[in-house]
Amino acid sequence: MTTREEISTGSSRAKIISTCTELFLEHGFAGTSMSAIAKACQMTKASLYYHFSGKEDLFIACVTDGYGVALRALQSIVADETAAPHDKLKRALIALYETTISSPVGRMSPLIAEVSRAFPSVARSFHSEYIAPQQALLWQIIEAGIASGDFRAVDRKQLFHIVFGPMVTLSLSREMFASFDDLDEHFPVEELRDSHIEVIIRMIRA
Amino acid sequence: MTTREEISTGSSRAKIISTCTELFLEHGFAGTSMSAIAKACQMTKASLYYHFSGKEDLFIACVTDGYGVALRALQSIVADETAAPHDKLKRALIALYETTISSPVGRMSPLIAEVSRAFPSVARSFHSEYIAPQQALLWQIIEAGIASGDFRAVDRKQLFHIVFGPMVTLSLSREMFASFDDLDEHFPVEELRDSHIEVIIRMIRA
DNA sequence: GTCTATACAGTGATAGAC
DNA sequence: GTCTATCACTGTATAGAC
Repeated sequence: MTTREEISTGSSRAKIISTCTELFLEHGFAGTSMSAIAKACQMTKASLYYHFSGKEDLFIACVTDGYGVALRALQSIVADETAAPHDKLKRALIALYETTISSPVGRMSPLIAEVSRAFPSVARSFHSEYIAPQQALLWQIIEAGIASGDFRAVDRKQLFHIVFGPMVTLSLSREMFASFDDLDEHFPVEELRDSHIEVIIRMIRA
Repeated sequence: MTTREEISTGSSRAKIISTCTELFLEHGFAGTSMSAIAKACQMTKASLYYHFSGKEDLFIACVTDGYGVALRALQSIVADETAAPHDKLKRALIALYETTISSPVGRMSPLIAEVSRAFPSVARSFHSEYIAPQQALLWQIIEAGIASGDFRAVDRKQLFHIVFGPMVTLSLSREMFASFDDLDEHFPVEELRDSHIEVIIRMIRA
């Protein structure tokens, strides 16, 4: 399934988006100039304006671009009918860590915060097209577990607070302190992830 | 105890810092111009440059300014010799929520992420003068509880992951989605805080 | 679809009067 | 300690040739 954008203007657009996403992640929205983007893409500013109506449009494309990919991994786990609730939950949490910490969309949260007042529509889209679907998918697993008696009945918002909080903060911390040479020692992803998953499992087990 | 800055140039500096902090929080670092700051402070750019050597210096002052106040609440809780470990922990967590979500320093995390590559020294200062002392203070309570047999022996990093993760993410979310008119319904601070505290207590209780 | 050239408002920062 | 005036530069965005 290819989206309309992917076939309309070919690969130039895709190349700009991926190059540009890196720049935004590294320097922020206001800190990344159209000139810098053009240079990194090895083209002129005028060419950028052929593909995108402006800087805001370009930013929205960068944010939106990864929604599908980021959600797909989770979707396939939810769709798996053979696995037990505990297993599905564990795999879903690992996938969420991967997405939140390593994928562009996940790492873009601080950027959304930066532009949210100037462009509230970006924040709305981020929530309705990424955050909300992600939560809905995870909740499908939880609900099935509750129905089958494997999980305790838990409050949705309170659970999400405990589930997403640590992974998002870990992502933010790793962006904030990216310049530290002992980053992985301060913020070891797998070690923190695994102990976090244990806490969640203990919390929700019936 | 007054710092050297507080007495040297009087109240102009303090006024600039508080006004400027609001602007940075609202528009980000690169998104806030010296002209806008001058206007909000009801003075000219040249006057700003009399008090601060440049925009970066001004930003550092805004971030650094709140360290003391933010840590003081926690310090007084740690210093209390009469309270039991459980009580101290609970009070400390409530104080941390207050600081992380409502104080300027706490809300500045996304900003640090924004400028961290351009000015790694800001990130280092934020970590060594704010994050690390905060963690050290909390850890004093935990250690005392472990020594007295009230708390289980827990891994420091893993505990911090569960403790700070949700509150930082809640702060970030409230910044990201500040434009939502149903913000408090999506992200109700006290409800989420209290259930989070229960999880922590259950997790650490001997 | 990509280029050169350009418009022009806004940027951080400074000099020097008061 | 605050001002006016100005600096050199970069910002986003566009017009029009190829």
